[in-house]
Amino acid sequence: MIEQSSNFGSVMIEALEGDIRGKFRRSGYTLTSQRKAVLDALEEVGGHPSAEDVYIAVKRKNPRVALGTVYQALSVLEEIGVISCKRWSESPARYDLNTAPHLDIRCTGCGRVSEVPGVEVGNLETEIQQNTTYKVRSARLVIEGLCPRCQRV
Amino acid sequence: MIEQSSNFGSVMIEALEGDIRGKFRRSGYTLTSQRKAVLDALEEVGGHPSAEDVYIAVKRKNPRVALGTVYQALSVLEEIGVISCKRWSESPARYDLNTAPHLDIRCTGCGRVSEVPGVEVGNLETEIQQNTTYKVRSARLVIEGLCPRCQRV
DNA sequence: TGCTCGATCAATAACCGTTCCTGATTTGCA
DNA sequence: TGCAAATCAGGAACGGTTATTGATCGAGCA
Repeated sequence: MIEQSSNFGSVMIEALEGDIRGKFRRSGYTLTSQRKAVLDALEEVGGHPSAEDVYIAVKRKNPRVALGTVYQALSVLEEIGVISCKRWSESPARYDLNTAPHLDIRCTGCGRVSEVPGVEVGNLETEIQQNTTYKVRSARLVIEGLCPRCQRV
Repeated sequence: MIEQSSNFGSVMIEALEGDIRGKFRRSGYTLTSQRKAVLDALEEVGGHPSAEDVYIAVKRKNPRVALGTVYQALSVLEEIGVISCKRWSESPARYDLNTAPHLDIRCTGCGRVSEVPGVEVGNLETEIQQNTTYKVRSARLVIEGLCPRCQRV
């Protein structure tokens, strides 16, 4: 039975802890145990879990947590820049502890999301800003395809 | 009262008509009056209407049409490559008579979608294909920002 | 002209991911 | 310790979309 501490059990999260606390302090939100649990679950599940995945992981340690609470926590975490949220066509949004610009690809077979290495995202936003009168808020590549496993089926 | 013919009233659609008929013939689907009406509405509304927008335009000429029918028609039209469908975060999907690769930007203020000129989309898919073991099915840029009008508010 | 059968339709229920609402609980701070 | 504000759990509601149903249409044929 892996009954770890629900507060920042892992090395990775410990390393980030100061940064996260700082972001909370600056934002005015409080770093509650539920929000810690959501961060913990994101790290534990790994990859790019959906809100549902996070909910299941959180619930395993604290069965009283509601799905709505997880959504609330995720939206706070996204707002203050601790996590990033990506939405894909015809599938639930997926959350990621990696907030730096990078490229993700989603498998249209199994829905899993993983990162594409070796492709320079660069300053896509400023590049596009030059070609439009819009005030560009975000620019990202949405890539979808079949993962190696689903290609075999 | 602009009571045009409901079947391919416009010059643009007339020009496309042969191509569209060909796609229908090859697919095995029939080009019914409802599907024509949906195409007509797409052209009449212009830009990148949502399913709801199309529904309203179709209903103006044929009040008996149901929203579900419009969704069915749109999905058939997309399937056979007559129109393209794009999904954005936190907003309904938008449909487009332009099926060639191009760049769209969506205003996070009013939700309108327009095209970004002068940016080369190029062979994004093949470029990305080289950096992943996935079988890339689609790669597109999702750009969001504030349109000039919404910037002033 | 009427018949048959498959394709398409209108209408509506159901679905899914997400947000909103409410009253209860916890927290930070004096 | 007590109080106000923030956060929570639980569940209802929402919006966009899809699935289901039985009715209708229409091409091909006798």
